[in-house]
Amino acid sequence: MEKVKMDIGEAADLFKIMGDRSRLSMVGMMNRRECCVCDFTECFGMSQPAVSQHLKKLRTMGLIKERKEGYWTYLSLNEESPFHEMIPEIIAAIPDIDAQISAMIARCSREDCC
Amino acid sequence: MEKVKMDIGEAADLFKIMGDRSRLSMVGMMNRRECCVCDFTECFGMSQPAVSQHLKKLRTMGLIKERKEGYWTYLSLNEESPFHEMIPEIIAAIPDIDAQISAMIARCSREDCC
DNA sequence: TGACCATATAATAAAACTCTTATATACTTA
DNA sequence: TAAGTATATAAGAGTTTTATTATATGGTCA
Repeated sequence: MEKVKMDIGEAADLFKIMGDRSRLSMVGMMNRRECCVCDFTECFGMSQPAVSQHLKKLRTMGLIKERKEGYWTYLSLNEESPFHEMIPEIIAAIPDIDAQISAMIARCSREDCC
Repeated sequence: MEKVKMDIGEAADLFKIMGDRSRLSMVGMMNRRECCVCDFTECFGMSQPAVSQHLKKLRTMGLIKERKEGYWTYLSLNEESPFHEMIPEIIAAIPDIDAQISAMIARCSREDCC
């Protein structure tokens, strides 16, 4: 996080946003690849509005960006964010994040999941 | 945070704990020096039970340790915590944290404050 | 021992958060 | 244009968080 510079209020907001298992998992998935909303609903077994509301928080914080294509909205980490540099460091501190996300996905009952 | 290793749930809990302006300020003060409870109540103008409850969360997370001496309980960052290594990095990402804490202290009306 | 001091805990009220259901929006394709 | 698809927003319920007030605990000192 060497290049990330913020004030106390911003830092608190940022940590609060990251302080949720669902959002952290979403960030972990987006760190692997661009995702669409339905990836989250299917992979994590969450309702579409719940996912949408989590994404809104991440978007409001500027952590993610979106790209529309056909029916879908694709979401990815926003490299322009002043906080972007910390994401890979956080991910690195959760060494099993990929395995854990895969386990969440495996638990999902849908056939066509991810 | 190179040496910090946690799972998604722990990470979410940790960020949630840090995702509060008061607790972040407390951590910032303890990063400078050992503090007693009354330092926080006086410096931040918070009630004693409110401070005590924030400290409990930090303690439960294992981020801080305490030392009793006479009337006072002195609190400091716990270097034994598996998450301890991330504290200086977070502090470094808030370059004005000392100035901001000083400003909070200056706003405090007490004569004998800190 | 008894009064005093710092701190913790309990109870509770207010605010914030997260989910659900219902509905709106906006794009796509027949 | 109309129907269909993905996503967003609104409204509301249930839960969690944070503060407040009141009280308990436990050490200190006269």
